[in-house]
Amino acid sequence: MTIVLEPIRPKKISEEIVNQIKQLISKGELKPGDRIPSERELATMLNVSRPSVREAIMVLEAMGFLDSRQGGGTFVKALTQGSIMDPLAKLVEQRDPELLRALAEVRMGLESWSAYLAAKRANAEDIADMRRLYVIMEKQAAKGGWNSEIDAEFHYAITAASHNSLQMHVLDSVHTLFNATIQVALMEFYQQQGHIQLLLTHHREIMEAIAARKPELARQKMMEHLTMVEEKMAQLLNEKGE
Amino acid sequence: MTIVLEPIRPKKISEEIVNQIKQLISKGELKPGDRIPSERELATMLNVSRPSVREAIMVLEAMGFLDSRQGGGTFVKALTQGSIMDPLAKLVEQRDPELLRALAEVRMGLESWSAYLAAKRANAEDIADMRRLYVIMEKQAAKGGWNSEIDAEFHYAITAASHNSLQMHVLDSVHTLFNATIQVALMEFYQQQGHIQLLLTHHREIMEAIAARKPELARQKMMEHLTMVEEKMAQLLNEKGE
DNA sequence: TGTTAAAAATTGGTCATACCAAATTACGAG
DNA sequence: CTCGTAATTTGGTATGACCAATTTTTAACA
Repeated sequence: MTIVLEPIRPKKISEEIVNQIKQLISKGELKPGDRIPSERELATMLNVSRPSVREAIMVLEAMGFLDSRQGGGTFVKALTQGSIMDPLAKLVEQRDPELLRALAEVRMGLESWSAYLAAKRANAEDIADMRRLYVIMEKQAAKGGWNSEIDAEFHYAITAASHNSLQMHVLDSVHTLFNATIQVALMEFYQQQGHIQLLLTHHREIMEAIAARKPELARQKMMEHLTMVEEKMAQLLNEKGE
Repeated sequence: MTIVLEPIRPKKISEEIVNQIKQLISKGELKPGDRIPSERELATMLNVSRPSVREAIMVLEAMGFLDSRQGGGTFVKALTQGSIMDPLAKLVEQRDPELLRALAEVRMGLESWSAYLAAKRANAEDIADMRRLYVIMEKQAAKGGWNSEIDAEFHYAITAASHNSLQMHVLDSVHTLFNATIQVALMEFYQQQGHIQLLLTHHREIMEAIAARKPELARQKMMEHLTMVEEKMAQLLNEKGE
């Protein structure tokens, strides 16, 4: 019997802070893209000095949980950015149509799953958030416009309503790739083709299915929506290829 | 045309120090067990402030290269394999039930999507592969056994039949985590509880749905299967928690 | 009224200094 | 030579200050 005993060493304050923040991320209370309080605020909140907070943030940054930008703030990074996406990012960068199609398909699977979960778990706050974003879309659509950021936020709100922190991180990684490649071009394409009203209808149907707590319907509506997106993307790629 | 460009961000001087020390270690000039100069010495040597040196050391400590002891000094650690593990793995390693549940749920979404895609695209070869694995399962089940590796191979074959390289990659990452944490324990649990015949039925139904080209059915059967897996996992975690 | 440019406030990055606590080392008493 | 104690070294924490990049606000302008 070998007894492995943990050396008793006085815990560093920064380690304690690291664990607290790490837990918040794993519990999903800190989502990818969230900005955490400033170093000074954290220091007063935790009743420690700023260097201690700073050291904790440095460690979390080294571990890939956070990302600090001078003057901007410190943000939560998607956990899957490194482990899942690194090898793929370079591939997708090449704009291989086959890979883009595969990406859209993976996204379809993940998002429809998010819609399904959201319909089971969304609370009043989640749904209110979706409605708020939908109203913005509606107004812009009335003027013939479409904002990709609002669109992205809407989809993000759905995943947030799934109340699954890992689902959120995984989908965030896929979304990052999607946005980096074709999202913006796709939006312009929509406007040219006059598909905006159709998009609006799709989003409304998805939202209503979630609000009505109909998981299967929500999933189906999301799939219909993304199937159209995939078709339009294929069309766009064909045009460019010619 | 969307251009993806790397944001130019001013290098932090602590990062510079990290690189220098890391190089010394990789070049062998600093061997495991060596004591590096004190923070104050390094600060004067590099002509920077002590906090900067300190931050660098914290990062290297988080990466597993160094080990600091108050009053003693800072030492070079033996490089182990586990030193550079991705953040997700570290989190899941803690066996947080909430996270494991989230992981199982993400897996459910991905695998049911794989089954759906497989039912649309599987060719004769793919299906033959599934049948081969199923026969092996059947034989082992007849003897009251269950092999987690064969099980994993079967699920892998389904994703392979989706003919989507990204889906395969994402799911593989999730699977790796799942296997590393609870898969093996779960298998033993199945055997004790006598659920083997049920598992066999599940796998057969999934396979037949795919072979029959019924995407929705395949998806549904996969979900039924993994819902059971999730339930059993929750049960297992509860027992251990007591 | 909507847009743009300048200014102010916010926030991370660096530095200097001081003090504390743990570990090591040096030294002296026995 | 041995052991215990004091001095020294070293990492850990705290405070305060200033710089630089960013964001937000404000004000001027078209």
